[in-house]
Amino acid sequence: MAILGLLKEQPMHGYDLRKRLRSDFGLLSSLSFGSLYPALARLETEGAVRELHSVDGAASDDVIAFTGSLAGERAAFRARLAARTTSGSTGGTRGTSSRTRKVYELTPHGDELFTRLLTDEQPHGKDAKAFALRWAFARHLTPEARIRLLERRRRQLEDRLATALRAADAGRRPLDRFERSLVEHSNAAIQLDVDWVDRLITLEESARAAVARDNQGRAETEVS
Amino acid sequence: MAILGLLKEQPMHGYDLRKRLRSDFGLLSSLSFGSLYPALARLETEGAVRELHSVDGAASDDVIAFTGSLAGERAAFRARLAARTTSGSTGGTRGTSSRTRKVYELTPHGDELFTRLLTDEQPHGKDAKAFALRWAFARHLTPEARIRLLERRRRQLEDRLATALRAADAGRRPLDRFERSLVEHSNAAIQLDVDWVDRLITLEESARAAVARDNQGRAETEVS
DNA sequence: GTCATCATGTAAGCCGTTACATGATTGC
DNA sequence: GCAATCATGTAACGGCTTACATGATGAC
Repeated sequence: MAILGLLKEQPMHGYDLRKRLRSDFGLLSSLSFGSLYPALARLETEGAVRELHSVDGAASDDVIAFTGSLAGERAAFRARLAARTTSGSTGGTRGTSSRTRKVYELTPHGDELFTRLLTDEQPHGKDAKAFALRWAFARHLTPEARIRLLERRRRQLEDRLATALRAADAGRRPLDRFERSLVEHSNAAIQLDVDWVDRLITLEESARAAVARDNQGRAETEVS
Repeated sequence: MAILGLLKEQPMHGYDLRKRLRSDFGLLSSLSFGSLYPALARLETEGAVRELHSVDGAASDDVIAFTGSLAGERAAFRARLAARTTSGSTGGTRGTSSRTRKVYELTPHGDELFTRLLTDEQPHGKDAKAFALRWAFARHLTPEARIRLLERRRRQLEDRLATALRAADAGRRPLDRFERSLVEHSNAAIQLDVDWVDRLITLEESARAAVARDNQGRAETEVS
């Protein structure tokens, strides 16, 4: 989903994708090539992403990508493309210029898949990362979907708080001061999350209200 | 390490071990049997834990009876002892035959291993769980080791904060309000951790100072 | 021409989960 | 006796990291 989201923003090759994934959100900061490239390959066979060829014209080369058999040929093609792109780009000192890289772009199917993953209302992992990843792409959600996402997250957090408090209640042996500090801090951290989500919900709802007012105003203007 | 720590506290069998691991610290809340039992088996072959045998009826209830019904515990234990004592010719070795509970206890070697894992000053995973797990067992650490642990954690957190701030500084494309809120909240959460650790350090140092004063006082008393 | 970096991939292995299989005990 | 729970294990599988293999490109 993160790959799809980044490619939706702009076509990219694996190496850069990894850099972005590691820096942008701290979330997937430890993603390795050993998992990225297979994931990309899988997404390509699924038809969610495809190699980007035609930077400017040159549509006749498309056939090569679908045969997939002639690795050498394809490498040569990539090299040619790289040369062309290099000559075309700004020849500055810094290398945004191409080497032998496979630049991927999102297909319409991949876009659809991304939206499905993003808006999926199902349990989705229940952990903090699943939410953070979705929130990082919240601009692709409707205001209503954003609020649903936030409220789902809020419920999860409150469940966890309730569970923690219930566990503390349920007698069991007394905790020593270390365990106690751990539990208290854990609850404080959850509470920080809850407060944050609450603020976001407030923000989103007022934003939605503003949009509604705006639409209303526009409609009235049109009527008049 | 968590298994060893719990067994150090009191002998237990796998099923209960899992319940404790899931409830006590939220840390290993999703631990499954599929990983617990193999881990126990490995620890047993390593000689870190062993099956507990020598129990005389009355004492066994105190040790094991914190879960379920008393009658059940006793009956199960008797069944197991019976199976052991009557297994003259056929079932003397471990088999797939008799499946009742196996109560494990820590061996001296296991105790040593636990201490080694707990005090290991090496990088140890760098994540929050590694620290929380160690802090949960902090009562087994010397005051000095506790402070070292806390300061190591503090350094990790500050590194992460510094990295996050540096990444934010390093130009890159402007973040939208969702990404921005994510980053800000992430930093706030780290800051909460730092403050907590700072409070703990203060506490531990004053505790250590108190102990030192106490020892000093005792020494002077002895001299006089 | 050679070294660091960019760039893509494969293979081995770790660690943990889910699903399955088995059996004992208790409550009704 | 029968279902629910307790209790222990094995097998399949998935995801991710590490380590390895390969090659292109740019700087000096």
